[in-house]
Amino acid sequence: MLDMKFVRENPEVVAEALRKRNTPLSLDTFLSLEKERRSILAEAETLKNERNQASQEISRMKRAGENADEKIAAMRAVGDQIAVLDGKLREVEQQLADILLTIPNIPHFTVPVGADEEDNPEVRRWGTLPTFDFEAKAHWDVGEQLGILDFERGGKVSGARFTFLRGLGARLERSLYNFMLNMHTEQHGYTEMFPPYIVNRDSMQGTGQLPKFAEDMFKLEGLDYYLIPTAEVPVTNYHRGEILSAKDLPLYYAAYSACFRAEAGAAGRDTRGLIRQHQFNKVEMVKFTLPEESYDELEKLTANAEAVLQALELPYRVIKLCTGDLGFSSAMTYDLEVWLPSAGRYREISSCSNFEDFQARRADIKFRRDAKSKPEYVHTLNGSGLAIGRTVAAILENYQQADGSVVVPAVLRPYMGVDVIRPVPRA
RNA sequence: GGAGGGGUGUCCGAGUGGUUUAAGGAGCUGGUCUUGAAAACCAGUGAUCUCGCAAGGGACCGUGGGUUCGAAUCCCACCCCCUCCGCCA
Repeated sequence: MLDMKFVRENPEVVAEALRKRNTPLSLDTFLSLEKERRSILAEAETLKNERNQASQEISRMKRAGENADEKIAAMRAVGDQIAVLDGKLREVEQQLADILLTIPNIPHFTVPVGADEEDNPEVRRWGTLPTFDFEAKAHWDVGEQLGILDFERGGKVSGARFTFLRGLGARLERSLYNFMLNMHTEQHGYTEMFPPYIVNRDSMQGTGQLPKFAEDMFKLEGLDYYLIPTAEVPVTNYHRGEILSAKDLPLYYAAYSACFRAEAGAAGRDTRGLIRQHQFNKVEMVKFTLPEESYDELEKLTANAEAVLQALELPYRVIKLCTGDLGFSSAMTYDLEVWLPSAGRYREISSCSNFEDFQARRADIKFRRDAKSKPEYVHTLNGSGLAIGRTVAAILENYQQADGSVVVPAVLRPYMGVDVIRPVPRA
């Protein structure tokens, strides 16, 4: 969330940011409530000061054996006034919080202004697009014919957007996240984490999923528990409410987890294949950094995600999200898009964002430059490194052969135990 | 799930209604001493948030309510930790 004082003092900056994001919102209510808040606060605090002084005096009188009944009666009236003011204050603050929690982050000034994903500029491309002397199949066809993807039984056992991986398909999934975690921990300096898959409301609010995007996730019935939509949530909230030491920054964490998404707004989109599942695996990178270093760290984070695609020799491009396509909490985001031959286009496989202090303020994550300095908010970043299901899809499509087999990318062969995935008789 | 114990400032830890708007210790900073360091001693410091141009206020002892002129202290609900029992991958 944004700083209340900042919004108060720079309403035109915030309004402009909201316009650029195509989510215009009037700040008038907020500004008048904020003014009211300070007025009530000042009044209440003056009375509390009076009460505190009187209490000391009553205490003194009682100890001296004097009669304080009159003063106590007077303070009773003051106490009633305070209770009324405190009640009003609570109400106003709740309304302010409700508004503040739904205002998105301000895009970094270098983020291109645009309406939607059509306006996302391409930053760079890597790799050579594969050519096929046969008709390239979609990954769901490749996978089903190899007997390693079973969408039908996924639908029977769970429902739409659930899939079974079998045999070398399951092994491929496991190989990928092992490979990715090894790369990030051994070469990129990340500490491996394995987080809870279920978190509480405070965590969901800390990273920005709540209160605005409740319909996007799975909530446990009757409980204040949510299935994580990404490891970003538990790992970022790992340091919620803490004051870190500057000498420990930056902190790098890499976490494998399953991710659960309701996909409420995606009815009818990507209904086939592994692209959009209710449950998928992902390796996520999360960073906590000094404010002045976060944009350098974003470049490095993005490079770390790219390194995975490069090692797998999958062609991809990097785009920069424009203001209209930028996520709610993000100040700047690079998306990595991998080439999917069957679609004849690039599809998102990683999203790398700098949230600046937006999540840190929500989740109250600070750091101290040295023992005597005041705490400041850290900057948080995260990026997929990578989404596993989409990586499987990309491998099946880019590495498919005329005979229906799929060549295993060289770096995965030690993990897979085979060089080629060939059809096996299916039960 | 049952029974019991506990959550206090950076850490340890005292504190069951009013000289505690949190004792004491450790730590930290400076100094004395010392070739240097350690130790000892002296002094200082002692959380965080918030309102205010400032002076100066207010809040905060797991969280949220409540009682009271006044709450770390009393009441209610919840969360978390520990011990024992039960159950269990």
